[in-house]
Amino acid sequence: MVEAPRNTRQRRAVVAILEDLDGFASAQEIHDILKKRGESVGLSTVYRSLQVLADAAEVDALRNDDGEVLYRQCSAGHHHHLVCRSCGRTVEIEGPSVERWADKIADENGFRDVAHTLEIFGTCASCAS
Amino acid sequence: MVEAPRNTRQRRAVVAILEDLDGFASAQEIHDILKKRGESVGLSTVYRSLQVLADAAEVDALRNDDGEVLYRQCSAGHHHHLVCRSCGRTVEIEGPSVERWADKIADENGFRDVAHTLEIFGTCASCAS
DNA sequence: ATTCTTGCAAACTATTTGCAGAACA
DNA sequence: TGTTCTGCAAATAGTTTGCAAGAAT
Repeated sequence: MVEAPRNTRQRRAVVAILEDLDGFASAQEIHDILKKRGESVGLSTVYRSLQVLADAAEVDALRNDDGEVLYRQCSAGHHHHLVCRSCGRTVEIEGPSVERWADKIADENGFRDVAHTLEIFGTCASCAS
Repeated sequence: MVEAPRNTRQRRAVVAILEDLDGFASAQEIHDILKKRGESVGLSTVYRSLQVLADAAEVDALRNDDGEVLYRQCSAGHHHHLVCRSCGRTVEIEGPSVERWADKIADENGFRDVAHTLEIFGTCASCAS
């Protein structure tokens, strides 16, 4: 059987940040926030914690245009995000029709084991004003 | 008025590769192919050429999960891709319904200047067998 | 006591940039 | 001829990893 990860101060601190945050944040941002709060955690430990969480599907990971990986605590199950490109605030969205459409397109072209990525970006109301 | 880029052997070589290729390729892959063909071009030149082409919207760029940027010569206009995760072969797809759906979702949440990314991945028929 | 985790520094990967010399217009 | 382009090497940015010391079970 698989061992559960140990319950360390560092791991708890990273999870706490993710719970506080509204939107996506990079590993480096999380590391900075921890430093500011005085709950310093090594950068590599932040990376490792996020990897573990992502593997366990407890956080979602996506890559921005700069090649940074952004993490966010998310509800379970397959869904997509509407992300504010200015403040990073995110809204979880579902789109059954999109899922069906993607599967159909893939099937029509003879593709198997289909997966897809979909993110919507925009400027949210409070950032636009 | 904007100057056109100069017509150099290197630039032509990169474009030629993109025309030959079926699917997406990374800058490094393109660099390797050029080396194998004996038409060696410096890696930085490959990167610079691809940047210019991408800025001119003559190629599409997308990032894979490993953080590499992949390039492909594409038809103009907004569209998406169905990509084989094994051989890289791609099919351009359109989805008016998806575009509309994305815009609607964003609007409902008060987001402006909406853009979206959508890629479908799978294993194509010939790679599955 | 044993095993997992941390933190630092060094390693890696993909990409970008400074600069001197070469190539185009 | 005057600029732009190229290629090399060095610099960056984000992320990963080796290893000795520290913490959790």
